[in-house]
Amino acid sequence: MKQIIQRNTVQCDLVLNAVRSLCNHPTPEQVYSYIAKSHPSVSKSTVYRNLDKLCESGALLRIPVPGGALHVDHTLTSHYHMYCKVCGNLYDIEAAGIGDLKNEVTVSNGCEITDCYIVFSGTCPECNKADKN
Amino acid sequence: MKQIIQRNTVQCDLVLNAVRSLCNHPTPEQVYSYIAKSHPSVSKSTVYRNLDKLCESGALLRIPVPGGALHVDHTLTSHYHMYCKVCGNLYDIEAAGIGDLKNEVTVSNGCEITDCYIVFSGTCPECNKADKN
DNA sequence: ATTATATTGACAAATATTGTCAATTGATTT
DNA sequence: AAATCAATTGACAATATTTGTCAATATAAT
Repeated sequence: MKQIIQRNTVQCDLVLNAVRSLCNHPTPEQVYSYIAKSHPSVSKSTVYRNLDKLCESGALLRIPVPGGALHVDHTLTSHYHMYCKVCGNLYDIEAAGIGDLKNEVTVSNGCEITDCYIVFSGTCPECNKADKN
Repeated sequence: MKQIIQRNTVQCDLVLNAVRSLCNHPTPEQVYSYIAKSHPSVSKSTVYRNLDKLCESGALLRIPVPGGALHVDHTLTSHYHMYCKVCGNLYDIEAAGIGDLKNEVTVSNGCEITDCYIVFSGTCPECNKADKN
Protein backbone atom coordinates (compact mmCIF):
# COMPACT_ATOMS: atom_id res chain seq x y z
CA MET A 1 0.00 0.00 0.00
CA LYS A 2 1.21 3.46 -0.84
CA GLN A 3 2.61 5.50 1.99
CA ILE A 4 1.18 8.96 1.58
CA ILE A 5 0.31 9.68 5.17
CA GLN A 6 3.44 10.95 6.81
CA ARG A 7 2.17 11.86 10.25
CA ASN A 8 -0.62 10.61 12.40
CA THR A 9 -2.81 13.48 13.38
CA VAL A 10 -5.93 13.57 15.47
CA GLN A 11 -7.75 15.26 12.61
CA CYS A 12 -6.91 12.42 10.24
CA ASP A 13 -8.21 9.91 12.74
CA LEU A 14 -11.36 11.94 13.16
CA VAL A 15 -11.97 11.91 9.42
CA LEU A 16 -11.40 8.19 9.06
CA ASN A 17 -13.61 7.37 12.03
CA ALA A 18 -16.30 9.71 10.78
CA VAL A 19 -16.45 7.88 7.44
CA ARG A 20 -16.62 4.57 9.29
CA SER A 21 -19.37 5.79 11.57
CA LEU A 22 -21.37 7.38 8.80
CA CYS A 23 -22.03 4.11 7.08
CA ASN A 24 -23.75 5.79 4.14
CA HIS A 25 -20.88 6.73 1.81
CA PRO A 26 -20.70 10.31 2.99
CA THR A 27 -19.71 13.40 1.09
CA PRO A 28 -17.00 15.71 2.45
CA GLU A 29 -19.71 18.00 3.70
CA GLN A 30 -21.33 15.19 5.69
CA VAL A 31 -18.00 14.21 7.17
CA TYR A 32 -17.35 17.80 8.13
CA SER A 33 -20.75 18.15 9.80
CA TYR A 34 -20.27 14.94 11.73
CA ILE A 35 -16.88 15.99 13.06
CA ALA A 36 -18.06 19.49 13.84
CA LYS A 37 -20.46 18.12 16.45
CA SER A 38 -17.63 16.98 18.69
CA HIS A 39 -14.75 19.07 17.33
CA PRO A 40 -16.08 22.35 15.98
CA SER A 41 -12.63 23.79 15.39
CA VAL A 42 -11.65 21.31 12.68
CA SER A 43 -11.75 23.22 9.43
CA LYS A 44 -13.33 22.11 6.22
CA SER A 45 -10.05 22.31 4.34
CA THR A 46 -8.61 19.80 6.75
CA VAL A 47 -11.47 17.43 6.06
CA TYR A 48 -10.90 17.67 2.33
CA ARG A 49 -7.16 17.26 2.69
CA ASN A 50 -7.46 14.20 4.90
CA LEU A 51 -10.08 12.61 2.70
CA ASP A 52 -7.66 13.01 -0.18
CA LYS A 53 -4.82 11.48 1.75
CA LEU A 54 -6.91 8.58 2.97
CA CYS A 55 -8.07 7.89 -0.57
CA GLU A 56 -4.53 8.00 -1.90
CA SER A 57 -3.30 5.70 0.82
CA GLY A 58 -6.05 3.21 0.08
CA ALA A 59 -7.83 3.50 3.41
CA LEU A 60 -10.81 5.04 1.66
CA LEU A 61 -12.31 4.62 -1.75
CA ARG A 62 -13.68 7.35 -3.97
CA ILE A 63 -17.07 6.50 -5.39
CA PRO A 64 -17.67 8.41 -8.60
CA VAL A 65 -21.22 9.44 -9.26
CA PRO A 66 -22.29 10.90 -12.58
CA GLY A 67 -21.92 14.61 -12.13
CA GLY A 68 -22.32 14.61 -8.38
CA ALA A 69 -20.17 15.49 -5.42
CA LEU A 70 -17.42 13.28 -4.14
CA HIS A 71 -18.50 10.29 -2.07
CA VAL A 72 -16.15 8.07 -0.11
CA ASP A 73 -16.42 4.59 1.31
CA HIS A 74 -14.25 2.67 3.69
CA THR A 75 -13.07 -0.49 2.03
CA LEU A 76 -14.59 -3.56 3.61
CA THR A 77 -15.49 -6.56 1.60
CA SER A 78 -15.84 -6.33 -2.11
CA HIS A 79 -19.14 -4.80 -3.01
CA TYR A 80 -20.64 -2.34 -5.44
CA HIS A 81 -22.71 0.80 -5.33
CA MET A 82 -25.92 2.05 -6.79
CA TYR A 83 -26.58 5.74 -7.24
CA CYS A 84 -30.23 6.71 -7.06
CA LYS A 85 -30.92 9.15 -9.85
CA VAL A 86 -33.83 10.65 -7.95
CA CYS A 87 -32.59 11.25 -4.42
CA GLY A 88 -28.85 11.07 -5.04
CA ASN A 89 -28.16 8.57 -2.28
CA LEU A 90 -25.74 5.70 -2.64
CA TYR A 91 -26.63 2.12 -1.78
CA ASP A 92 -24.55 -1.00 -1.37
CA ILE A 93 -25.41 -3.82 -3.71
CA GLU A 94 -23.98 -7.24 -4.35
CA ALA A 95 -22.92 -8.41 -7.75
CA ALA A 96 -21.47 -11.77 -8.66
CA GLY A 97 -19.43 -12.59 -11.71
CA ILE A 98 -17.61 -9.29 -11.99
CA GLY A 99 -13.93 -9.96 -12.26
CA ASP A 100 -11.08 -7.54 -12.26
CA LEU A 101 -11.97 -5.46 -15.27
CA LYS A 102 -8.50 -3.93 -15.47
CA ASN A 103 -7.43 -7.17 -17.10
CA GLU A 104 -9.98 -6.75 -19.87
CA VAL A 105 -8.47 -3.59 -21.22
CA THR A 106 -7.14 -4.37 -24.66
CA VAL A 107 -6.08 -1.02 -26.06
CA SER A 108 -5.03 1.57 -23.57
CA ASN A 109 -3.23 4.05 -25.84
CA GLY A 110 -0.22 4.04 -23.61
CA CYS A 111 -2.22 4.74 -20.48
CA GLU A 112 -1.21 2.97 -17.29
CA ILE A 113 -4.38 1.72 -15.68
CA THR A 114 -4.39 1.15 -11.96
CA ASP A 115 -8.03 1.25 -10.90
CA CYS A 116 -11.49 0.53 -12.13
CA TYR A 117 -14.62 2.17 -10.81
CA ILE A 118 -18.00 0.58 -11.28
CA VAL A 119 -21.20 2.32 -10.30
CA PHE A 120 -24.72 1.24 -11.07
CA SER A 121 -27.55 3.68 -11.23
CA GLY A 122 -31.30 3.56 -11.09
CA THR A 123 -33.92 4.25 -8.48
CA CYS A 124 -34.05 3.19 -4.85
CA PRO A 125 -37.07 1.60 -3.14
CA GLU A 126 -38.24 4.86 -1.57
CA CYS A 127 -38.12 6.74 -4.84
CA ASN A 128 -39.83 3.87 -6.65
CA LYS A 129 -42.72 4.13 -4.25
CA ALA A 130 -42.89 7.90 -4.53
CA ASP A 131 -43.04 7.63 -8.32
CA LYS A 132 -46.22 5.62 -8.22
CA ASN A 133 -48.18 8.37 -6.43
CA MET B 1 -35.53 5.72 -25.98
CA LYS B 2 -37.08 8.01 -23.45
CA GLN B 3 -38.76 11.13 -24.79
CA ILE B 4 -37.71 13.97 -22.55
CA ILE B 5 -37.05 16.57 -25.18
CA GLN B 6 -40.32 18.24 -25.94
CA ARG B 7 -39.22 20.98 -28.26
CA ASN B 8 -36.39 21.33 -30.68
CA THR B 9 -34.49 24.48 -29.97
CA VAL B 10 -31.46 25.95 -31.61
CA GLN B 11 -29.71 26.02 -28.23
CA CYS B 12 -30.21 22.30 -27.76
CA ASP B 13 -28.75 21.64 -31.19
CA LEU B 14 -25.82 23.86 -30.37
CA VAL B 15 -25.11 21.90 -27.21
CA LEU B 16 -25.30 18.53 -28.90
CA ASN B 17 -23.12 19.64 -31.79
CA ALA B 18 -20.62 21.18 -29.39
CA VAL B 19 -20.20 17.88 -27.56
CA ARG B 20 -19.78 16.11 -30.88
CA SER B 21 -17.21 18.61 -32.09
CA LEU B 22 -15.30 18.66 -28.84
CA CYS B 23 -14.30 15.05 -29.12
CA ASN B 24 -12.66 15.05 -25.70
CA HIS B 25 -15.53 14.33 -23.31
CA PRO B 26 -16.08 17.95 -22.39
CA THR B 27 -17.31 19.45 -19.17
CA PRO B 28 -20.27 21.85 -19.16
CA GLU B 29 -17.80 24.71 -18.90
CA GLN B 30 -15.98 23.57 -22.03
CA VAL B 31 -19.24 23.21 -23.91
CA TYR B 32 -20.25 26.68 -22.83
CA SER B 33 -16.95 28.18 -23.95
CA TYR B 34 -17.17 26.45 -27.30
CA ILE B 35 -20.67 27.74 -27.98
CA ALA B 36 -19.85 31.22 -26.73
CA LYS B 37 -17.40 31.67 -29.60
CA SER B 38 -20.16 31.62 -32.19
CA HIS B 39 -23.20 32.38 -30.02
CA PRO B 40 -22.16 34.56 -27.09
CA SER B 41 -25.70 35.13 -25.93
CA VAL B 42 -26.38 31.52 -24.99
CA SER B 43 -26.37 31.40 -21.23
CA LYS B 44 -24.61 28.90 -19.05
CA SER B 45 -27.84 27.76 -17.44
CA THR B 46 -29.11 26.81 -20.86
CA VAL B 47 -26.04 24.73 -21.47
CA TYR B 48 -26.53 22.86 -18.21
CA ARG B 49 -30.23 22.37 -18.83
CA ASN B 50 -29.69 21.01 -22.30
CA LEU B 51 -26.86 18.74 -21.23
CA ASP B 52 -29.24 17.32 -18.63
CA LYS B 53 -31.97 16.80 -21.16
CA LEU B 54 -29.66 15.21 -23.69
CA CYS B 55 -28.34 12.84 -21.04
CA GLU B 56 -31.83 11.89 -19.94
CA SER B 57 -32.92 11.31 -23.51
CA GLY B 58 -29.94 9.07 -24.16
CA ALA B 59 -28.28 11.26 -26.75
CA LEU B 60 -25.40 11.90 -24.38
CA LEU B 61 -23.77 9.88 -21.66
CA ARG B 62 -22.60 11.11 -18.30
CA ILE B 63 -19.11 9.93 -17.47
CA PRO B 64 -18.58 9.79 -13.74
CA VAL B 65 -15.15 10.75 -12.54
CA PRO B 66 -14.10 10.36 -8.93
CA GLY B 67 -14.86 13.68 -7.35
CA GLY B 68 -14.59 15.77 -10.47
CA ALA B 69 -16.89 17.84 -12.58
CA LEU B 70 -19.44 16.36 -14.93
CA HIS B 71 -18.13 15.03 -18.21
CA VAL B 72 -20.30 14.00 -21.10
CA ASP B 73 -19.76 11.86 -24.15
CA HIS B 74 -21.81 11.30 -27.25
CA THR B 75 -22.66 7.66 -27.57
CA LEU B 76 -20.95 6.06 -30.51
CA THR B 77 -19.76 2.53 -30.41
CA SER B 78 -19.29 0.78 -27.12
CA HIS B 79 -16.10 1.91 -25.47
CA TYR B 80 -14.77 2.82 -22.07
CA HIS B 81 -12.99 5.69 -20.43
CA MET B 82 -9.86 6.25 -18.44
CA TYR B 83 -9.51 9.17 -16.10
CA CYS B 84 -5.96 10.40 -15.63
CA LYS B 85 -5.41 11.02 -11.96
CA VAL B 86 -2.69 13.54 -12.70
CA CYS B 87 -4.07 15.81 -15.39
CA GLY B 88 -7.76 15.02 -15.05
CA ASN B 89 -8.30 14.34 -18.74
CA LEU B 90 -10.45 11.52 -20.03
CA TYR B 91 -9.27 9.05 -22.64
CA ASP B 92 -11.10 6.47 -24.69
CA ILE B 93 -9.93 2.92 -24.23
CA GLU B 94 -11.03 -0.42 -25.56
CA ALA B 95 -11.92 -3.33 -23.34
CA ALA B 96 -13.04 -6.76 -24.41
CA GLY B 97 -14.93 -9.27 -22.36
CA ILE B 98 -17.01 -6.82 -20.39
CA GLY B 99 -20.59 -7.83 -20.64
CA ASP B 100 -23.66 -6.05 -19.40
CA LEU B 101 -22.86 -5.86 -15.71
CA LYS B 102 -26.44 -5.01 -14.81
CA ASN B 103 -27.17 -8.71 -15.18
CA GLU B 104 -24.57 -9.60 -12.56
CA VAL B 105 -26.36 -7.82 -9.75
CA THR B 106 -27.53 -10.45 -7.31
CA VAL B 107 -28.81 -8.46 -4.37
CA SER B 108 -30.17 -5.02 -5.07
CA ASN B 109 -32.12 -4.29 -1.87
CA GLY B 110 -35.18 -3.39 -3.85
CA CYS B 111 -33.34 -0.96 -6.07
CA GLU B 112 -34.28 -0.84 -9.72
CA ILE B 113 -31.08 -0.77 -11.68
CA THR B 114 -31.10 0.73 -15.12
CA ASP B 115 -27.52 1.71 -15.89
CA CYS B 116 -23.96 0.77 -15.15
CA TYR B 117 -21.03 3.15 -15.32
CA ILE B 118 -17.49 1.89 -15.68
CA VAL B 119 -14.49 4.17 -15.49
CA PHE B 120 -10.88 3.17 -15.33
CA SER B 121 -8.27 5.38 -13.80
CA GLY B 122 -4.53 5.68 -13.88
CA THR B 123 -2.04 7.89 -15.67
CA CYS B 124 -1.93 8.94 -19.29
CA PRO B 125 1.19 8.77 -21.50
CA GLU B 126 2.03 12.45 -21.07
CA CYS B 127 1.84 12.27 -17.30
CA ASN B 128 3.82 9.06 -17.25
CA LYS B 129 6.62 10.81 -19.08
CA ALA B 130 6.47 13.85 -16.82
CA ASP B 131 6.74 11.63 -13.76
CA LYS B 132 10.08 10.27 -14.84
CA ASN B 133 11.71 13.72 -14.81
C1' DA C 1 -52.68 33.93 -36.74
C1' DT C 2 -53.60 32.62 -32.06
C1' DT C 3 -52.71 30.17 -28.09
C1' DA C 4 -50.50 27.50 -24.41
C1' DT C 5 -46.49 26.39 -22.42
C1' DA C 6 -41.68 24.79 -22.75
C1' DT C 7 -37.57 27.15 -22.96
C1' DT C 8 -34.39 30.90 -22.63
C1' DG C 9 -31.24 34.82 -20.87
C1' DA C 10 -29.53 37.37 -17.33
C1' DC C 11 -28.47 37.17 -13.18
C1' DA C 12 -28.21 35.92 -8.38
C1' DA C 13 -27.62 32.42 -5.20
C1' DA C 14 -26.19 28.19 -3.57
C1' DT C 15 -23.06 24.53 -3.36
C1' DA C 16 -18.57 22.47 -3.70
C1' DT C 17 -13.63 22.64 -3.74
C1' DT C 18 -9.07 24.64 -3.55
C1' DG C 19 -5.42 28.07 -2.23
C1' DT C 20 -2.73 30.99 1.14
C1' DC C 21 0.01 31.57 5.05
C1' DA C 22 1.21 32.20 9.80
C1' DA C 23 0.71 29.21 13.78
C1' DT C 24 0.80 24.65 15.54
C1' DT C 25 1.97 19.96 16.09
C1' DG C 26 4.20 15.27 15.29
C1' DA C 27 8.29 12.77 14.60
C1' DT C 28 13.19 12.86 14.87
C1' DT C 29 17.47 14.10 16.70
C1' DT C 30 20.37 15.69 20.30
C1' DA D 1 13.50 15.98 28.07
C1' DA D 2 14.53 19.85 25.00
C1' DA D 3 15.46 21.43 20.43
C1' DT D 4 14.69 21.13 15.63
C1' DC D 5 12.50 20.61 11.16
C1' DA D 6 8.91 20.07 8.26
C1' DA D 7 4.21 18.28 7.70
C1' DT D 8 -0.12 19.75 8.99
C1' DT D 9 -3.65 22.77 10.60
C1' DG D 10 -7.18 26.73 11.07
C1' DA D 11 -9.08 30.65 9.35
C1' DC D 12 -10.55 32.59 5.66
C1' DA D 13 -10.46 34.07 0.88
C1' DA D 14 -10.88 32.73 -3.65
C1' DT D 15 -12.26 29.86 -7.17
C1' DA D 16 -15.09 26.50 -9.40
C1' DT D 17 -19.32 24.26 -10.22
C1' DT D 18 -24.20 23.97 -10.32
C1' DT D 19 -28.89 25.46 -9.50
C1' DG D 20 -32.78 28.80 -8.91
C1' DT D 21 -35.77 32.87 -10.32
C1' DC D 22 -38.66 35.11 -13.38
C1' DA D 23 -40.01 38.03 -17.11
C1' DA D 24 -39.36 37.59 -22.06
C1' DT D 25 -39.20 34.63 -26.04
C1' DA D 26 -39.84 30.85 -29.19
C1' DT D 27 -41.91 26.34 -30.47
C1' DA D 28 -45.59 23.31 -31.73
C1' DA D 29 -50.42 22.66 -31.99
C1' DT D 30 -54.87 24.46 -33.07
